[in-house]
Amino acid sequence: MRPQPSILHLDLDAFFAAVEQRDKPSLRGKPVVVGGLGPRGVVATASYEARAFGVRSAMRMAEARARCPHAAFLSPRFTIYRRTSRAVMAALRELSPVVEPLSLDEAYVDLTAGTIGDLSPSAVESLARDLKRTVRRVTGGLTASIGVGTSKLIAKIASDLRKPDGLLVVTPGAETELLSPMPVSVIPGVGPATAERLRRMGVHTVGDLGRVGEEELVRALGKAHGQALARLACAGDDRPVVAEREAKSISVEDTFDHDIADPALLGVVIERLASRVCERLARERLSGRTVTVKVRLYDFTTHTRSATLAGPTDDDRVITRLARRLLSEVDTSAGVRLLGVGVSGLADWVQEDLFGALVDETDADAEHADAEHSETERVTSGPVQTGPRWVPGADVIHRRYGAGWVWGSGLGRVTVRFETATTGPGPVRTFASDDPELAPYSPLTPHSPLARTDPPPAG
DNA sequence: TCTGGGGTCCTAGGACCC
DNA sequence: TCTGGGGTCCTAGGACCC
Repeated sequence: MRPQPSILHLDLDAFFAAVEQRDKPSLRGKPVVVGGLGPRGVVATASYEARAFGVRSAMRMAEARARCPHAAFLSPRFTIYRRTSRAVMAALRELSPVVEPLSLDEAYVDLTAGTIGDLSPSAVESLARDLKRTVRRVTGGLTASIGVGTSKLIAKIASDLRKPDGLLVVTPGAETELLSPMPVSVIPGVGPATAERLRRMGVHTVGDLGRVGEEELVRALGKAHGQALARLACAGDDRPVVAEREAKSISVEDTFDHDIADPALLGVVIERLASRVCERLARERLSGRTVTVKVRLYDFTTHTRSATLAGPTDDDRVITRLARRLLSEVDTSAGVRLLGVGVSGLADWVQEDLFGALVDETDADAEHADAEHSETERVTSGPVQTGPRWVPGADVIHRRYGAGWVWGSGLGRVTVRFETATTGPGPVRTFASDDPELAPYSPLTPHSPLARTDPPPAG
């Protein structure tokens, strides 16, 4: 908890629907529902006019249509939303460089990181008023709700309280009084399951929660959740605003209009999904080590199967083959409702020019071709400038460094074949991946492994 | 016509290593 | 050969968020 109300939370009101009303004047003042229009679609965002009829986010589209038949039902246009979102995030960064987007329509700002001198409640309130005007201007008329307080929790709850087009600055010291009468479900992280558990413990409000000991919460909800909740209950929240968080996974999934049981068709679908994931990996210049297949069956039960490669890849063939194998481990004969493919364990390096032919013929390949996940065999290489970061102790595969190293690895060991343009392929050696002998050749080691042209000692 | 799509974080058990 | 503790990695599932 900070001494001043320096954490700002901004939330664009009914964002997707508001953008549609901005771009189509005939929709202004009318109920608008944005979401999936197929037989299994759900509502992403409803305009406030549609909410008056009981339409809510995550509601089945069929029910939304029943409640509000005269609404406009639209498919989301993410490209447009992203563009509008970028304009808002840029406006926030004018206030302070420390901006943490939570989604396209929401972000935290740490005002202490900016150039604002006066962070008194009244000064912050007038700053927030200006910000709302700025948002209106850069978005072409969208409204935002803003909450400001001494912590993320307070700022977020404050922005919710005055929606839409709201503004609330919670003065330091007033936090507990504000929170205690509120239902526990206002705390982000307390969803239906946690709320029900707490209800059975006799906990209904944040005030009730504050009277329960941390030990009891940990016993009921697990260590991390229990401890976090115990702290939040007394408004003790010092979580920092974190700008530029890196993605941890990338995934793509599709719910089918009708369940699919045909294995051949499922095979085609999984390949398409894998290709889409690979396109995104390539676009974002990432590779990943772990491939996960998600299967939602006809009865909504959901299963995942995952496997981890010896090293990161963005190779469509490798990921597709693995995805197919993982799918085959699930009984899909009764019908599949949703299929998804994801990649995690991301590394920020890129596949550039292939010299797969060279790599494929090395002894390094033969040496671990029988490793558990031989899918990594064909993973490729790149020029030094965009090469992988080699982290000692981590696995790296088939990479060329400097004048010509090829690195291979499998499951905790690194197989290295050294070669240069003049001497050709050298001997193959296998090291434990954290072998200090390799350290001088790591790109992380100062004074340039990349500049070295002499091979490490041949074993 | 029950229940989207893209994420994050946590837990728990087992493997494996020292 | 047995026992055991700690750490890390992997996998599957679940809660939760927008």
